[in-house]
Amino acid sequence: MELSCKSEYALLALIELSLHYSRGNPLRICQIAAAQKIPDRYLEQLLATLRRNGFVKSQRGAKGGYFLTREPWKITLLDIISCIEGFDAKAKEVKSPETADETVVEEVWWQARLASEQVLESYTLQDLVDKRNARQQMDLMYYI
Amino acid sequence: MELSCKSEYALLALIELSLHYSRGNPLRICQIAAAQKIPDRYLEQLLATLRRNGFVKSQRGAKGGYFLTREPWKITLLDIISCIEGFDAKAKEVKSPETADETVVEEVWWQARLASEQVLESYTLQDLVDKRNARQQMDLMYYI
DNA sequence: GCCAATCCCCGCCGTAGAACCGGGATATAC
DNA sequence: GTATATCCCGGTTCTACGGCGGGGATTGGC
Repeated sequence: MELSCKSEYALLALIELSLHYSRGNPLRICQIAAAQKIPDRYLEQLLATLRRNGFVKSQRGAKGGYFLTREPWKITLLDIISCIEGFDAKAKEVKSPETADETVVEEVWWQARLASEQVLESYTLQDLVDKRNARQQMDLMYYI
Repeated sequence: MELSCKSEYALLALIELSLHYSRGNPLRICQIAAAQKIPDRYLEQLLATLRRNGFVKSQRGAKGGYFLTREPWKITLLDIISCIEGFDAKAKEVKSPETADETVVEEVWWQARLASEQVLESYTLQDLVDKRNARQQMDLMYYI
């Protein structure tokens, strides 16, 4: 129910990668970490998860780093959070409602989760980048 | 994001109390625990939380137990889960989004949470009881 | 008044995950 | 071959969840 640091870090890192998506050169962990104020060693783990799930690719060695595998508008926030929170494959068939009451409760809960997932699914990484740029523009106008 | 045992237990216990709401006599912990297959010592803690937040009243001593303080149709699922999950007072002002990116991420997350909360707010305890009864009726028809 | 039933409160325990930090192995550009 | 990165494995601290047990307080019935 609460946005964990984990998911927030992952989203911020992917936003950063989105900003550099057009350029071909990869971004280093320490660059992302510095730009988004994320502990670098922790970010490394999150990027590893994202890599194993095909969201980013890595290039090892000098001049190495990370880059997105897909266009930012082809990745929804639900994709990312499902991946990072890890409820893609598991927690699906663990359900074994037995009593009538349990079934009803699970059903309503499922509706609630579906509602929030639909919201997350309606946003792509590109949308976040656009919103961010719009906000920066607004802040600038207020500054003047 | 996932329905914790805690919240599910609380909902089931309150459903049980709703079923006996019309009668004046209170329900014992062990009765609720037996009916809903909940570990009784754990249920005791949850009922303590619900009592401290005014959802149930308790009567001590022999012939004691718990009963609802309000009608089942005046208690939404959001009320219950907010109470039991404990994010009523805390985790509200902890928010201190600094960068533009953080702000955008929090904003979208907030939308998602709002969507699920609206669903939970639209259901009352009475609705759950009705759904449960309807389901039992259906199961009975299939049995015949 | 006493006893049994029942809630109340306190602390304990095991497990799991979050959020990190280190160290060494491995791959790559130069 | 060396500097620069990622990769991988493990350890640490803290918090919450799920649950158990003991002892105390309160109440109804005898």
